Amino acid sequence: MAKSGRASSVHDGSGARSGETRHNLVDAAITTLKKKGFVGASARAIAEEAGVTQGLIFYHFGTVSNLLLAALDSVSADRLEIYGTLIANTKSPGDLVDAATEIFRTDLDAGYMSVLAEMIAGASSTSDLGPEVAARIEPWREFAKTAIEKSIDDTPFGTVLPAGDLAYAAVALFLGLEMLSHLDGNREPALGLFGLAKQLTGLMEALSIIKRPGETT
Amino acid sequence: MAKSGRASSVHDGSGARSGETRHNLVDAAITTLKKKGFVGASARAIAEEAGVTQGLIFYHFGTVSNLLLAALDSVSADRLEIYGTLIANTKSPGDLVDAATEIFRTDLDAGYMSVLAEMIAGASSTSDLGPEVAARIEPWREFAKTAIEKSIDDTPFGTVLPAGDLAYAAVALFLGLEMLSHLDGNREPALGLFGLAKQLTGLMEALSIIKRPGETT
DNA sequence: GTCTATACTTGGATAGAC
DNA sequence: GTCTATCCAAGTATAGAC
Repeated sequence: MAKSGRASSVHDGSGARSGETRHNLVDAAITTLKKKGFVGASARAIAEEAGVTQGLIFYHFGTVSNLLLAALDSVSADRLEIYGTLIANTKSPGDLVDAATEIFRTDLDAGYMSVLAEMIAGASSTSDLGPEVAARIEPWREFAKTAIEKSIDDTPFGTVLPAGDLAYAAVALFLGLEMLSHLDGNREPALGLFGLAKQLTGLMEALSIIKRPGETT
Repeated sequence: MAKSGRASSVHDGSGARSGETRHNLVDAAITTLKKKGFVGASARAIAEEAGVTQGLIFYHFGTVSNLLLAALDSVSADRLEIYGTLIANTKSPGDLVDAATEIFRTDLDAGYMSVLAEMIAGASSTSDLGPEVAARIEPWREFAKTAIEKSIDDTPFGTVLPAGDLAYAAVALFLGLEMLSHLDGNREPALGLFGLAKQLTGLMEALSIIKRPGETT
């Protein structure tokens, strides 16, 4: 985790003593993506956010796109690690909904998903970083797949529902919810959905379709 | 429908004899959004696509943003009308899945949803057209809500599932699926999901949880 | 490594001729 | 209503001094 986001430095092993500026630029890129979106994340804007000159971006990363990808790497690695511990004890659909709610709320408020969403949105325009961004979504599909498997394995759904397909849907849904919530500045509709999901798992537990957390079969 | 997308013309009732150029510009904006995305949809690019001069855009629409919104209006009105007839006879969850599959496949191939997705993505960057785009999503939520209501009213789910919340989720899911599919240039994972949904409705019909299309209670 | 200065490109928008 | 010409702002990227 410590050495995440070392995507593609132009002068990596040169005389850099600390990589502090590199790190600052990555952080500034993240902040700028959150505040101004993909089209607002220009070299000038990021450099100003970092408090350095615009030219440094090209010295360290070659292109703005490379810096943006490094920023995506950094956020992604951070979040995957944190959320990995969050779903460690996920064993039922109810647990899954709880974890998903927590992840969505945290990500939405802190703007982490916003970084991913902006990059995906931007990639659909600029073309050249499409494959790069696509590759960086893969870990999230894996993450979702694992979480889903862990939570439905002990239920009747475990045999009929393909976790991989559901994971794809989950990533798409998170992405869509983030964009809609961001668009109208209202997170309530999205959060209401997680509440609804929680009710449904509760209902299924009551009907003994699925077991409660901790319950033994 | 005929007079859709008359969003905000600068010189509307002036001496314009036909509005042909206006219309051509709107079509060119749609095409450009599909081909080059939001950031590629510049005044120059759209004008070239339309075969006219760049200055005409500002004469007719004042700003590029206004033209883009007119393009979104045009596509949206077209699609809503067509899909309205498609879901006219939707009466069961199975019907709903069929209609949703058809809509998704058509939209994805023709790039209609791409226009909406690009605008939403772009709006998260440029700020000023955020509310405008948000307002133009509202009809789609209504559309989805109606379709969902029509299909679950006669099922046990009709009483427990809030159609409005589900509609919000459906719009978000369509949006996310479109962006992911567009990103990695592979529509199969998304289409596979609709196949899965169809299987599930079939399973519920077999278990008599929901009725088959045309079946009377 | 970092800064200043600058070259080059593209985009939004306006003025004025036709 | 449409075109040509032009202005101005902002972006990427590079060169060269420190």
